[in-house]
Amino acid sequence: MAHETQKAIARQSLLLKSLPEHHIDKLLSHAIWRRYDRGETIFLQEEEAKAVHVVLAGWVKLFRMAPTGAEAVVSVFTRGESFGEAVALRNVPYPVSAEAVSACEIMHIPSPLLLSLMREDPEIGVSILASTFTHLHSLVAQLEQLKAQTGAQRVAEFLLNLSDKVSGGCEVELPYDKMLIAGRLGMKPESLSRAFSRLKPVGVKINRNHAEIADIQSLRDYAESDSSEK
Amino acid sequence: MAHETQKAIARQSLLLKSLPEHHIDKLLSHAIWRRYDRGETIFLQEEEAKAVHVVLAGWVKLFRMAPTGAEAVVSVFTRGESFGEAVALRNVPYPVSAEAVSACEIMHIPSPLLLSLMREDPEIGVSILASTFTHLHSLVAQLEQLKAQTGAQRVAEFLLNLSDKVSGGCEVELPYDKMLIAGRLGMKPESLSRAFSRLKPVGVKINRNHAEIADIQSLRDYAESDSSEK
DNA sequence: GCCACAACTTGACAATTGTCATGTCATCGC
DNA sequence: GCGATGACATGACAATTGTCAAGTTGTGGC
Repeated sequence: MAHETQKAIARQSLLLKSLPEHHIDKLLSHAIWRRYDRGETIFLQEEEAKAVHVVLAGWVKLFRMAPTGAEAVVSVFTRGESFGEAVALRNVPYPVSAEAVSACEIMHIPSPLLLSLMREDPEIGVSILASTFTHLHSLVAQLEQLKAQTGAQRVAEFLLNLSDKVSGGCEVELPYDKMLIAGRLGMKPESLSRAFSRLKPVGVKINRNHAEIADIQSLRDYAESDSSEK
Repeated sequence: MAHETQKAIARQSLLLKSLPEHHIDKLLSHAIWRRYDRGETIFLQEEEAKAVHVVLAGWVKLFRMAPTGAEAVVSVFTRGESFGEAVALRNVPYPVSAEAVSACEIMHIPSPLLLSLMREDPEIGVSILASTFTHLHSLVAQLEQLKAQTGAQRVAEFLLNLSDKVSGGCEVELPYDKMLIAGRLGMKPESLSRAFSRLKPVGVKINRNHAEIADIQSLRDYAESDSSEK
């Protein structure tokens, strides 16, 4: 059974937070709560979707296996984020696989439950669309990064997203290991290492999973500069 | 006002085709029908969404401008396809811009209309989710291609998608000009030219916007082969 | 028909990235 | 504590791609 703290986290998720109280209660009471170990599979590509997943703790990666065997990381989720909404409601197979990259707590909302609530109250549909749109938007942003930015610039943006400061210097922790960061940014671990060294002149120091940014603004300038002027 | 043939095309779109007759009639009668010239802007990034768009004829590209000025083509739509669903229903700004890449006929469904119908009948929400999921899926597929395949392999897949044949040889027309194909596949026009030449040994001949594929299966093998074994 | 222009192709070169090999360093089981 | 393991860094090299420049070929205007 779920702890109260877990329920509190679930309530704050983008998927649930805009719903009326009585719907949230119903969803929470019928949800399945489960812990996953690092490396454990949550679902596989081509498997049929039976639930929507909300991350309560830990990190989850969604990835796709190309026929060649190469793995492409599509997104990485953490506390308060949900995935699988659009798939669950349409009874179609997952286009990606999901794996816990750290120990995780995940809440599964059975899709039939969501569907029946949705027929009662169309507002649920809007909530699901909100979550789905967020994913769509983040995929679009990723595509733009891959198509229009160099490796080092993608790393710079990644670092910028870890900090909520607007200007000045700051220190951030890399949320997961560098192999996964490399995959998420569409490069090999070796290229990530090189990208980090390129950021040194811009005022970035990396030590283990700890990054020091001398000046947010100059890093931002670097990320948005035309690659030809570097 | 719309021709009957245009209405017929709209009915076949993924967005509308699964809806009950009376809803379709209402949507069609309140929709805005418009023609766009080649190069004309349909909407701009950051603009607020007021409608869902259904392509009845011609080709439309969705793209994003990076702060550096580089353009990243996110998707290209044609007859029967729709875009902007998730954005229109949430009153948020478009994450991309849309432009007609050929002369186009487009139907615009005002979002307030869609929203009010959705509150009447949740089934509409499912239709919108279906369209949105299709976009999500195609973005995921694109990400996989960009991250896990070489340029020539992406071109091979692009050609394969133009043909509906399962085996043997075939001829296909390139649907839009090569500059746009290059953008859609995340490369420069020069790289596209080179990718085409690499496909020659695999049995692909390009002449203007006309492509000849000697054997679908061997092209498919090429697209899915590990890049290290080429 | 002729010119201008844009779309494309091709070659040479530079920059970026992947690949392979090697070495270091922390962590973990024992 | 000690070796094994995996994560990571780095150098050398090859492959891929972007960039720049030059040339070809349609198309549309006049």
